[in-house]
Amino acid sequence: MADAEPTSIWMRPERQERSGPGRRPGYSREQITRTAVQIADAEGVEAATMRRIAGELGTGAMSLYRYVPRRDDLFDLMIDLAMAEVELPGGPSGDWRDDLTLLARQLRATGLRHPWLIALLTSRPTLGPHLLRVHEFALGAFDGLGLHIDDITGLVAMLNDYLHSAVRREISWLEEARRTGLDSERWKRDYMGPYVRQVVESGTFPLFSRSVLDSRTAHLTPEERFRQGLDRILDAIAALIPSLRPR
Amino acid sequence: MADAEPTSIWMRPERQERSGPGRRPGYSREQITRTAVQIADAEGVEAATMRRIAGELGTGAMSLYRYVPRRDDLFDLMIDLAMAEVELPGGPSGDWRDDLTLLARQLRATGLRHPWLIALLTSRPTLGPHLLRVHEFALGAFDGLGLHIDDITGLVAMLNDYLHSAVRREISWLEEARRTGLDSERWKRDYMGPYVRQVVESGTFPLFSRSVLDSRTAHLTPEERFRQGLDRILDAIAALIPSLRPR
DNA sequence: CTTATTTGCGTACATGGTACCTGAATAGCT
DNA sequence: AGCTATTCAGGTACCATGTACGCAAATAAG
Repeated sequence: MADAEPTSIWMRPERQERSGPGRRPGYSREQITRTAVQIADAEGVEAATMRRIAGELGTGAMSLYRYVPRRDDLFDLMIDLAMAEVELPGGPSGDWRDDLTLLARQLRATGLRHPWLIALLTSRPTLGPHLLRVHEFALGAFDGLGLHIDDITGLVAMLNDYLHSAVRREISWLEEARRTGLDSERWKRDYMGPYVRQVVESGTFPLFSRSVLDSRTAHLTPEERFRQGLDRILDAIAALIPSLRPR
Repeated sequence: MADAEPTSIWMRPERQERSGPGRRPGYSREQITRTAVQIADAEGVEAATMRRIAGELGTGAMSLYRYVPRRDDLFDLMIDLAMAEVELPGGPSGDWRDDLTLLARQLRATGLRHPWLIALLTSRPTLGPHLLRVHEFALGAFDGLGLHIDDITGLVAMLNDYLHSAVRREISWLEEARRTGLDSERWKRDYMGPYVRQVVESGTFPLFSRSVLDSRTAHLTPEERFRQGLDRILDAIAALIPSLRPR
C-alpha cells in the first residue's frame, strides 16, 4: 500500500495511538517541530536542516521522515507551532479596534520572537489550525457590523498586509545582516548605507531622498513606529466601514 | 588586492570598458541576468541555478562569478531587470488616483509575467535603480497635496502591501502546484480542496467557512477581483488624506 | 617576444534533501 | 515460548547545489 499521494500535511495527521504490532515511535511530530523552531530562532531557518534537527534530537536524519513527509511540510508545522503562541480571547469584545490592536500586538511579538515566521508565512499558502484560529478571530472582530463577508475578508486582508510588511521591515535588515554574517550595525553602515547615501547625493530621486533625510519617525522606537502605522490602517478601515455598509 | 569587502551589488558596477591588457569579457551581467530571468519564468527560480544559467549560455558555471559576486546578488539583478518592464510616464499627472491605478496595473502585469518576482522582492531588502524609479513615481503621485513625506511613505506602503499580497494571492497556488509537480487543477482539487472542505464541514471556523461558501467574488475574473481590492485601498487612501493634511 | 593582466572554466569540496535498505523492537497468533 | 507481521531507527548513498581554487588561454603594453 503506497500512500505516496501528495496531500496537505493537515490531512495527514500524526500516526495515532494504535495497539497493533510494531516498534513504538520514539519521537513525535511536535517534538521535531519544536526542535526545528528552536534552531531557526537561534540561527535562522536555513540552519534548521534535517540533519541538524535530527542531531539535536540525537538521532539520524532519516528518522524524521517517519514523522514528516517532506521538509516543506515541516515548515508548515513550524508556522503553526509559532502561531499557537498568539494569545487571543475566546471571542471578539464588541470593539473591533481593540480586538485588532490586541491581535496586532500579539502577532508582532510572535513575529519578533521567530524572525523566520513572517517570511515563511507569506511565501507558502498554508492554513494550519492555529493560523485559522487567528484568522477567525480577526474576521470575528467585524462580525455584527452588517458587512458582507467579502468585505470583512478584504478589511482583514488590509490589516494582515500591514502586519506582515511592518514586522518584516522591522527585522529584515537584522536578518539580512545575519545571513551575510555581518554585524548588524556594520551591515547598515558598510553594506546598505553607502549605496543609499550615493543615491541620495545623486539627486535622481528627490522624494525618496526626502523620505530618508526628513523622516520625523527616525528617532522613534520600533514599537512606536509600528503603532503609528497600525493606527493609520485602523483609521483607514474605520473610514471604509460606513461606505461598505448597505444602506 | 583582495576586493572581498562585501557590499551592495549596486555599488559594484560591471567592469567598465577599459583599454588595458587582459582577455576581453565574453559575456555581460545583463546577458546573464536575462538568461536567469528566462529560466525562472519558465521553470521557477529554483531552476535558475548557476550551472543551468551557464549551460544555457554555453559556458561553465564558474564563469558567471566573473560578473556576479554571489547568487543572491543575481537575484537582486533579476528583480531590477523585471522592474524595468514597469512602464510609467515621466512624472505624475496631477491625479494621484489615475497615477496609482496605472502603476498598479503595470506592477500586476509584470508580477504575472514573472511569477517569482514578488516573492523575491518581499524576501530581500533590495533597492535597485528601477525599483527606486517605480517607488519615486508612487511617491510623486502624492506630491503637492501638502502631506509630510512620512505620511506619503506610509500611503505608498499601504498601496505596495496590497499590490504585493494581491499579486501573490493570484499566483500562489499556481506556483505551489508547479513546485509540487502537480497539474494546477489537480492541486486545487486533490491537495488543498479536501482540507478546506473538511475545515468548512467541521464548523469550527464559521466566518472562514462563510468566506469560502458565500463569496460573491468567486465568479469574477482575477483581474476584476484585483481591481475591486485596488479600489478599496484607493478609497481608504482617499479617506485618509484629509486627516493627514495639517490644518 | 616578453610580461602583466584578465577572462574561461574544469576540478573539488562542503552541504543539502531524501530514496533505499537492513536491523531492531513490538504485539498477536499458534 | 516461538513465529510472524508490522513498524520504527538510522546508516549509506545518490544527486544537486553554491562556490573556492588554480591553471590555461587570450590580450595589450613594453
